[in-house]
Amino acid sequence: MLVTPERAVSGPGSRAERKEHTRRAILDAALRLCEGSSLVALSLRQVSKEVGIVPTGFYRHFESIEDLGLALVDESFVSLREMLRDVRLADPALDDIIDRSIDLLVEHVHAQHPHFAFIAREREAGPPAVREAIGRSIDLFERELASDLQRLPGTGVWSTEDLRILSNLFVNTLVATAVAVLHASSRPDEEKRLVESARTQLRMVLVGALNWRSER
Amino acid sequence: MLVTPERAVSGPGSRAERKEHTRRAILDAALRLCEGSSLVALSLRQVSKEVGIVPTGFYRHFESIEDLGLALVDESFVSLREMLRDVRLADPALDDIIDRSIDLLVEHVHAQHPHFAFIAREREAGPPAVREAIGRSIDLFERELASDLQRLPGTGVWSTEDLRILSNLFVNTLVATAVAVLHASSRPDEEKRLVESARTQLRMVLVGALNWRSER
DNA sequence: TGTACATCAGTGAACGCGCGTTCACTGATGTAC
DNA sequence: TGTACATCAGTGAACGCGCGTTCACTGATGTAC
Repeated sequence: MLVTPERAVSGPGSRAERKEHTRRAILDAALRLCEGSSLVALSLRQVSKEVGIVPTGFYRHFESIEDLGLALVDESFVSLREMLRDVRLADPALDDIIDRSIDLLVEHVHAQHPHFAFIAREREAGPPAVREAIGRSIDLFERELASDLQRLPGTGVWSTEDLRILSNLFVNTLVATAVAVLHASSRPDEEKRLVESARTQLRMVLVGALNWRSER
Repeated sequence: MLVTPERAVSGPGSRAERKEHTRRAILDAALRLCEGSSLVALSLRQVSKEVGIVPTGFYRHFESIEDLGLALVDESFVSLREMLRDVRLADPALDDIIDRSIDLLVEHVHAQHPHFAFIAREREAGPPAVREAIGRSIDLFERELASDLQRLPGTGVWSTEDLRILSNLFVNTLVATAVAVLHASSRPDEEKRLVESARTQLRMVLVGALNWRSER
């Protein structure tokens, strides 16, 4: 009558593990298949075929393609917040923070190419529930960045609203850069140009924010 | 043996006019139907049904949905350049140019809601040819803005590359604002907040650009 | 102006195909005792 | 440890449906003379 004895923790080829393995394969297949198209044009049968299971097997893992999309949004933003955490941990000097952020962004875009591409596409073109989930996550991301900015010297007196506005401008610029880097994949010269451009832009913004504020 | 006498110019219910009318109806139906989804999930049969013609009738006007998409890209950017022209014609005072631009942007987003939404979606999610066409048009738009910026006092000494970088930052911010305004449709308070935010951002950028440059 | 012919926007039947979803199933793995 | 039973990831047949595309067509409009 007692609950789950140690024996119940399953071995390496356990049912739970193999289920997780298939789930992972479905997520990866979906990311692969909807690159250059969109979730809304992806069929459950395409995914199943790619994974090597029968179409009905899909339902053991997700209710629908939209449900799968929500899972992809979740894991995409997990990787994005790891990026933010990396920037935070580095705790670089003020005039170095921009270079450091862009380098980490580019690194993450390379490491998580399909996830970034997924978010860039589906935030506008995905099924409504997916778009809403992405919108909420981006908002959250901006608020976190805003609270990071607050810790920088010279921003202490700014209002929450002002910090959000600045944060939004940074995030927009970083997103645009990430998307451009995605499109420049395997053209290193173009990528270098984009990184230089982003550096200049973020510096302009930072200089502008500090001056504009102090002028009030 | 002589070519097209005056009589050959057809009347108001002419074949050519009625063909154009159907073509227009197809473009509008496609814009309507792929809102909240994407061109890649739009079928020729859906469009034909919405227009009230038989599916095969579609081929009298377009080779494929992708071909239709390219036509939509063209007319979307016609409307965007009219916007740029309007800003140029107004020729406002320097410190007024940002307010004026944002007002015109919002006005155009309202008037051309479906076209803006179409571009925002399809630039990432559309069929490859459509994405390329949008990319080219945005590049062109940025170059035009750059040459407009060059006419502003104080920018004369900047390099072409610097102007492109600043222009790109402006366009990214305007695009992000336009997309946010689209999403805020029928929430006037939210829209007002967005416009205020964009004003602040563009001023920060302008101040930053001028200061950052002069610091070199 | 009247006639004979050409053009062509839109029709409608037919095709093979991939779609999402239902259902009853199999058989390996896990659990209770 | 051994046995009897429960769970459940994956199967496979079947369904009705919307898809893009082909083809031969119709009949109103346009053109030549």
